[in-house]
Amino acid sequence: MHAPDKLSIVPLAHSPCGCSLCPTRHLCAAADLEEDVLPLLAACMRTSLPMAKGDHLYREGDPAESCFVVRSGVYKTSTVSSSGHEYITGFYFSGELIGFNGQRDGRYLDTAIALETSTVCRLHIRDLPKLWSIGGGPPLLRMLAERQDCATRQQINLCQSRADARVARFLLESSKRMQRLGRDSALIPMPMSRTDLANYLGITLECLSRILARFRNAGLIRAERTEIQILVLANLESLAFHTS
Amino acid sequence: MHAPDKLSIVPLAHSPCGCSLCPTRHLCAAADLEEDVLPLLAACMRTSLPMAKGDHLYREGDPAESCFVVRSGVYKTSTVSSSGHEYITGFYFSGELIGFNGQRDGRYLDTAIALETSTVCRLHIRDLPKLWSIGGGPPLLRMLAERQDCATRQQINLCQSRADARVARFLLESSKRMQRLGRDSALIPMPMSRTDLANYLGITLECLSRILARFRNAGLIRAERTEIQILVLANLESLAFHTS
DNA sequence: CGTCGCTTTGATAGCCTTCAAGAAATGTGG
DNA sequence: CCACATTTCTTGAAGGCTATCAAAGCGACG
Repeated sequence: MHAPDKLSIVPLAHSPCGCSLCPTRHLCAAADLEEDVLPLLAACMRTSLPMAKGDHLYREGDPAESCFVVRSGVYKTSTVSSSGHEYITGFYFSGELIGFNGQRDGRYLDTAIALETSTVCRLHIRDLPKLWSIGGGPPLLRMLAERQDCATRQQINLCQSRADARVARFLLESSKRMQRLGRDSALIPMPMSRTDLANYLGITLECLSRILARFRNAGLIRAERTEIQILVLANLESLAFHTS
Repeated sequence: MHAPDKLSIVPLAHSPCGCSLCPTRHLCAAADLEEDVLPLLAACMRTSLPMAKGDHLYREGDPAESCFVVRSGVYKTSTVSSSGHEYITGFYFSGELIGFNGQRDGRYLDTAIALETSTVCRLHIRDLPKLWSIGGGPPLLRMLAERQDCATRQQINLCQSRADARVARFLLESSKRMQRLGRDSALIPMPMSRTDLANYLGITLECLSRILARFRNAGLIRAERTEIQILVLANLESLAFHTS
């Protein structure tokens, strides 16, 4: 199916990533570090060459010696249940940690795929003590907790039975993410297919399509194939938290 | 409402926990450690005095300087949305990590409450380097990844629209947990109220009650107030993964 | 023994899934 | 650059499942 050392297939840049020059260094472990230790951080991380849309970062079951921080682009993770059904478990933007679940038993528990041209910074688990020694401990803990919280918030979102509330919350969540990235918080990129998003939200493709059409007809959003613009934030918020 | 230094209210035992004598030491960070470093581990952790049912381990918003490992009993975590609705986000048995999400921004993101007489081992975040130095790093990473995976599995469970599949998966998940604890995997303790469980599963109290009745009438389980016995595992599994 | 909270059971309405078909977008070869 | 094939997305109609409202058991506790 694929080579067991699949990880080595992700091509790494020959030189260290050079965190000092990274446009997204304020999003990752570098955030809290002094400028003069950034070269030391760069010694712990290696930047990947650009991965194309559809490329695998790692596959479920691969031996897991690293975790990754998204540097640019978007990734999705998915897992296959024992019944053969595929579940989309997350979407990952710049500065977000991915692949840490491999530390449970040394093998990745999900599959990570680039949704567009993307790059990651790779962190070997064996380098964690080094990362810690230069002050990278707290930011790492923060990223771990952030990832944790992201899964919990999605868990809460899925507890909302109403499909329109799930979609509204997804848009609001994405909006906050864009804000954190310093981008337009009203412009939500949609690099994933409708099928993947519906899967992630626990609803059918048709239902998602209908709800987006409803939101569009109500003037709440402007929906295109690859991006959604939020027009009336307040109405989305009332939909998101309307318990009925 | 409550004192800001609420954490100190959790009463700690005067002496270190003595991991060497802990009946559940094979479940936590002590699992991979040699016998002779267990006293060093005990220097990082402090065991709480028994907490009564309903006692708070910490509250949402409390400053977070520690995380905890459940030593005995069961805890639940919950969070309140901006609309005022409460969501149950998890149940925690022996050996499971709790409260780590506080490391995102220094304050706990949820509230943890004992569901029965319970104890925890408290780990100060500032002691993490010490823990690491005695070889506790990998087990800690494993517990973090385990917690992460637990949230992801629940996320997947909630994507299953059918309520009976959610309940079946919850029972199977709990069964595996009991097996990991070395207890009877067919006997699922139910220390939480039906209301809390329904909330956690994203269905209504009435729906949960009906489904348990259906399972009972079909001879799949024997349901009591505080525990459920699995009678026919195979049928529950086919229900859990039946995509329809 | 009575009250109160929790759980179970019943009936109706609304939402989502499913199946089906059409529209739009994407990719490919000439 | 255009025509065509394929995938992806949208729209429609019917049925099933769950939420909601309502009321009755049941058990804990004073």
